[in-house]
Amino acid sequence: MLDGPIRDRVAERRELTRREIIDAAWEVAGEVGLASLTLRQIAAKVGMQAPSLYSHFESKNAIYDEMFARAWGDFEESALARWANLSGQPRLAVKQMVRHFFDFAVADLARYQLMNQRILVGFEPTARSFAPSLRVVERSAEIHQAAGVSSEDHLILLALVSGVVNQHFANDPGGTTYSDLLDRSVDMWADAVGLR
Amino acid sequence: MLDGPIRDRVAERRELTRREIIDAAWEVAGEVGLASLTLRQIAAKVGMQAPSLYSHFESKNAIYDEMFARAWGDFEESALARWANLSGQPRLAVKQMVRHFFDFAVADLARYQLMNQRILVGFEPTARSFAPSLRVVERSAEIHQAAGVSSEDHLILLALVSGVVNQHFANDPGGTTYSDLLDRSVDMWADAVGLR
DNA sequence: GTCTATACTGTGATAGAC
DNA sequence: GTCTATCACAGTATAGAC
Repeated sequence: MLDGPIRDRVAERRELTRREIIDAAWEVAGEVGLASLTLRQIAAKVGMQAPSLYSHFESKNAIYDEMFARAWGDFEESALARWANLSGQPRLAVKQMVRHFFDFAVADLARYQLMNQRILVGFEPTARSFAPSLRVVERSAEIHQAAGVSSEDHLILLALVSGVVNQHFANDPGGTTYSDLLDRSVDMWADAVGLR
Repeated sequence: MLDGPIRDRVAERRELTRREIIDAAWEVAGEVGLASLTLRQIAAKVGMQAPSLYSHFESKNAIYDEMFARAWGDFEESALARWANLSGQPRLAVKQMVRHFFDFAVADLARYQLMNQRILVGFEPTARSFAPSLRVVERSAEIHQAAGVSSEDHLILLALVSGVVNQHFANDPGGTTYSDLLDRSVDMWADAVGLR
C-alpha cells in the first residue's frame, strides 16, 4: 500500500478550475480594465456560461478577492525569495528591493491597481487575502529598521516608489522615463537618511 | 442708453444650469465614487429627469470632461494666484507649492482620481479640458528651472508628492500621517538637489 | 428646455433541468 | 458541475408632447 494522505482528485480538479477562472479574469482585466471586467467575459474565456462561475465563486467580489490574494501572494513569494539574499551594502540592498517592486508593478497595470489603489468601489479584500500584503510591508519595515532607517523614513521611501510607479502609468506607460529615474530617486532618499 | 454688449439672459441661464449639473455630479461622485456615478443620480440631485441632462451635455463623458476641466481650472486659478508671490527662498517656495497641491488633492478623493489617475476606462479628456493641466505643469517646470533644478529632478519631485498623496488615500485617509511627512519629504529632495 | 415614455443593451445573480 | 432560461435592475440614449 502507498503511504501518505489519499489524493482528493475532486478537490484537485476544483482547485484547478478556480485557478483557470482567475487566470481568465486577469486576461480580461488586462484587455478591458479591472473595473469593467464582466462575468460573461470571464466565462467566455474559460469556455463556460456565466452562471457556471457561481459553482466556483459565490460572487464577483469573491473573484476580485481571489485575484487580490493571488497578486500579493505572487509578489510575496518572489520578494521573500530575493530578500533572503540581499546585498550586504544597505543602499544596494534597498535599490534591489525597490527595483523588484517597480518591475513587478509596472508589468501589469490592472494588477497594480487592484493591489495598491482603491478603484473598485464595493470591494474590500477579506482579511485572509490581505494577509500577504501585510507580511510584505512588515518584512520590509524590519529590513529597513535593521539598517537603521526610521519608520517615518521607511514610509517616505514607500511613498516615493509608489509615486514613481504612478507617474509612469500616468505620463509614460510603456516608456523608460521613470524607470531611468528610479535609481536617482532612491539615491536621494538614501543620501538624506544617511544610508551607507 | 446703456453701453456695452447686450446680456444674453438665455445663455447665462444655460451656463448656470450646466454649472448646477457639474456641481451635482461632484456631489454624487463624492458619495458613490467617481466611476459609479449615474446620470439618474445626477438628475435627481438637480431636480431633473435623467434624459433632460442631454439638453446640456451630449453624453456622460462630456460631463466627466467638464468636471475634469473645472477641476484643473480651479487648481490652476488658485495655484497661479499663489505662485505669483512665492517666497524668495527657493526651498520655502517649493514647500509652499507642494503644500498647496497636497491640500488641494487630499480635500477630495474623487477629484484627485479624475485629475491624476486613469480610473475611468472609456474617458479621455479633450484637448481643451486638458489645457489647464498642461499649463500648470509647464509653469511649475519654469519656476523650478529658474531655481536651478533640472527637469529630471523636477519630475522626481512631482513623483514624490503624488506618491505621498497616494499613500495618504490608500493607508491613512482622513489622518495626518502623510501630511506630517510632507515637509520632511520635500527637505530630503531639496537637500539632494542642493536647493538653498 | 424640460418633461414622459420608452428603446435597447448589458449587468450580477438565481432556479431548476440534466 | 454545467447548462438554459430568466430575473430585476441600471446603464446611456432617443422621440415626441408640451
